[in-house]
Amino acid sequence: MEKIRTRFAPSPTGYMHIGNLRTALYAYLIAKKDDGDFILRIEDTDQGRLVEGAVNIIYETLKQCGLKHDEGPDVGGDFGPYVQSERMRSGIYSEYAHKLVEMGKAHYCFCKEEDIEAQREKAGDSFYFVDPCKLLDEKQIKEKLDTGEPYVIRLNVEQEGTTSFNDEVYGTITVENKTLDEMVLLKSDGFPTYNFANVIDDHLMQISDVVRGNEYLSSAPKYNLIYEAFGWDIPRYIHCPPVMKDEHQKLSKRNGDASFQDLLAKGYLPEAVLNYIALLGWAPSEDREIYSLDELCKAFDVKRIGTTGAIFDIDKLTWMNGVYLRNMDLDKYYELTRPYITETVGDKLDHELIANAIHDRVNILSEIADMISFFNGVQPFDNEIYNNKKAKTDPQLSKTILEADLTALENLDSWNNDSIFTVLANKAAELGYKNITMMYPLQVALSGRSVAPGGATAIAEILGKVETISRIKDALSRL
RNA sequence: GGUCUGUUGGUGAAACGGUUAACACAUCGCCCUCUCAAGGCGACAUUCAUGGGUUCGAAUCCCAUACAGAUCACCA
Repeated sequence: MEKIRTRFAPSPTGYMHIGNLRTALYAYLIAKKDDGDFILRIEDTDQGRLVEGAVNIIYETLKQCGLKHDEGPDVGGDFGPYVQSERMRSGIYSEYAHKLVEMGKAHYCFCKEEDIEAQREKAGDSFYFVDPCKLLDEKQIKEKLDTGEPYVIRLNVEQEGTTSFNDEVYGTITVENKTLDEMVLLKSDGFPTYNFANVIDDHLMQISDVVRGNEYLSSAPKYNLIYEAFGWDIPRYIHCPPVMKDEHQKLSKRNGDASFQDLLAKGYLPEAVLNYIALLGWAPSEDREIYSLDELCKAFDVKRIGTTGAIFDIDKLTWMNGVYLRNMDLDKYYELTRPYITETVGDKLDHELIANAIHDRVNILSEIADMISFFNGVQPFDNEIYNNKKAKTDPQLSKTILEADLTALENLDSWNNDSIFTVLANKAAELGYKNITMMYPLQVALSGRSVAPGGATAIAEILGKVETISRIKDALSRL
């Protein structure tokens, strides 16, 4: 079997959006599943849309995701250059277009764009462009060429018959040739059209599997016509269903939808994002959802890519991100959370203890700030929150409880979660309260919140004895 | 409008002619519990867009209809 070679061919127009990244992921998985090559090609022929630094975003994103490319502008390879604008400078597209003319598979067209446009408007929907330039004989063509009349090169398309091709996801697609127009290959400015450049590049780079969005499904037959004209082998096609924002709209950066870097900035992990988007339009054969990139490579199967657009569900991503946070190596978790913790709390408190307290509560890193801000100080709160149904507490009861907590803790020497818990639990038993009744007012006093990470005792441990006593006294003074 | 493609719960989805239509997220209960989480358990589609057909039997095959998306450029 020939070596699998897939490519990711983004235009450097800004942030990496999710649908694009998923296409890259699938292309990568398809290649790596069979030990093939994954190639990065930059399609920067649309100079108007170029964005400064966008190429670096592409490199950076692939790196963060672990989608290592075997060939590309930065790492080189045997099929370069890998930047389309550089390839263009070498004149290959023009060369191949002219070659097709020589082969009688394409022709010069001197029609003016405005004229065709006018015809189209007049004819309306039923318009089909029949190129009068096909009737020109060689002498006439030569004359026009010699006088420097601008021209494009168009592919010759037979109006008879049908062309069909097989897509690995959508199956066999057949279209009638008469619906295919004689597409422009080389524009009058000498630039290739996107479609043409794509075919040339894919062929020269020996791409075996073309992975792309399904918006290309209807134009695929056109691509095939070019391959056939050259007598080249047609690659396998894998058209992926779109990633949607809602039932009607695709996810796109145009709508301001979250890009990959937006997600990272919100505290999502690249691994989790990758894992999640793999499941958008593809389902594993086993009953499981958490996959590392390596595991995805093994489990991935083109046959299980779906055909319908999948709505991007941030809630599920958030859940999955939490799973990654909870399952990861503790040291890595500390390292990841440290900046978020020190940013809101400084480095006076033990950040590992804080990290432990929020370990199974954090889903995305950016939640941390709100979760732990009370360590800096208790915000003024309404004594109303001392009311708790389960603890059966109210402000009045809380006052007596806090006094009991205070005396118990003031005499405590060894200060850690266990010792604090033990002494308070004993006190609770002694006074005939349930633990929750003893703890809840303390939690409120220490955090100013009805809901806080860890528990009252974990918070006390982190705050330290002095601050704990001080906060209890402060709370008592307000009751 | 022509052409192409699609349609299983709020969401991602499984199923490949015979199951009580998996599983996961979300939601709602209960349990656990020093709050909240996490974890455990349970509920949640009499039904697979609709209407016909084929078949002993259909979410699965066929045909229509509806709806949705894509595409019809010297844009990528």
